[in-house]
Amino acid sequence: MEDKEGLDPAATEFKSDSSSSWTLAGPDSVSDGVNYFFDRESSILSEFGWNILQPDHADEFERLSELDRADTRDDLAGDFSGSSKRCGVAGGSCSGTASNPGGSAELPIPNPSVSSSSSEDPPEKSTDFGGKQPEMPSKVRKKVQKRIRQPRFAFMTKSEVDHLEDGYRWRKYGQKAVKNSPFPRSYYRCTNSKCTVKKRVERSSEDPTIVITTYEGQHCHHSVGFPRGGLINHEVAFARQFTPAVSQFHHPHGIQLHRGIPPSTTQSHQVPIEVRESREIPEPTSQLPKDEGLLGDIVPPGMRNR
DNA sequence: CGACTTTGACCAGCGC
DNA sequence: GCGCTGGTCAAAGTCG
Repeated sequence: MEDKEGLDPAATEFKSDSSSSWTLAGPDSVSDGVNYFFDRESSILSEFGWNILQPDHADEFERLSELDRADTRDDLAGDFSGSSKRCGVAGGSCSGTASNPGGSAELPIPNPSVSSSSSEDPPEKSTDFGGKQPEMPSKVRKKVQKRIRQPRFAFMTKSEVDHLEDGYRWRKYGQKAVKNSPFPRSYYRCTNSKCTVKKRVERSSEDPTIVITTYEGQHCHHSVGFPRGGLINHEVAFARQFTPAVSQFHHPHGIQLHRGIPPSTTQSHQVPIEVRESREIPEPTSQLPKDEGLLGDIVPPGMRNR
């Protein structure tokens, strides 16, 4: 059932979120492909509560990020408040145990109660949402659970398959029709009982060939293995980013997603857009992860993936 | 038989 | 207060 087989992650886009504060850069300095996304997907991403910023505007992005840190804390609660009711629970487990999930912990959160930063949340309740809490009635659980947003990362992938292989195993737990979109949104949870990472997969209503995958939370375990064929695709790389060890990775200029992927694959192709979550932006520059190999090479905007 | 998907129902947050 | 919407639950069905 999964499209895993046919998956060709060669084309993924990436964005991260936790602040729900995304910025879209202007189209003038990007390639057509990028423009395409910025023009068409911004609305969709906005629904996620994200704004996209082009890599070319990294500097600007950084500035915005700073602003976000200072001004949009409250947005964290606002943007997704209507849609992530139980996310907080999800965050509890892995992130709670993770030393510094998403790297967001480094940022002072004036109002932790509404912050999406899992690290700020007490690991209390339902640390294991994936496994639920059998004892506690769902209603009670819902009351107890405060929505605590996890850092989120999204990929925009031009692909014919919906569910991209990322090295982890996922269990689908829901599907919903999305307003203003003919395509349903699917909800997946990591099958690891101790891991509460979730992801949503949906197609762009504007361009059905584009799949938007949103990760929420961080894996507290290693991937189960590489996708069939032994490819290490970009999504794997990004997924790994969710592990505590590399969760703070951010690159100011984007990410090359092709490493290890046969460039000739046609099923999907990467669209050179990087989307990041402002709150997770660490110190500008010079913080390239040593793990970068996992994440791929940094390539100039417009040159990526072509 | 276990793991996974499907799908309708339920619930909470948000906007009007 | 009410309706809409997104997110999740959980039973039933499917698959290997």
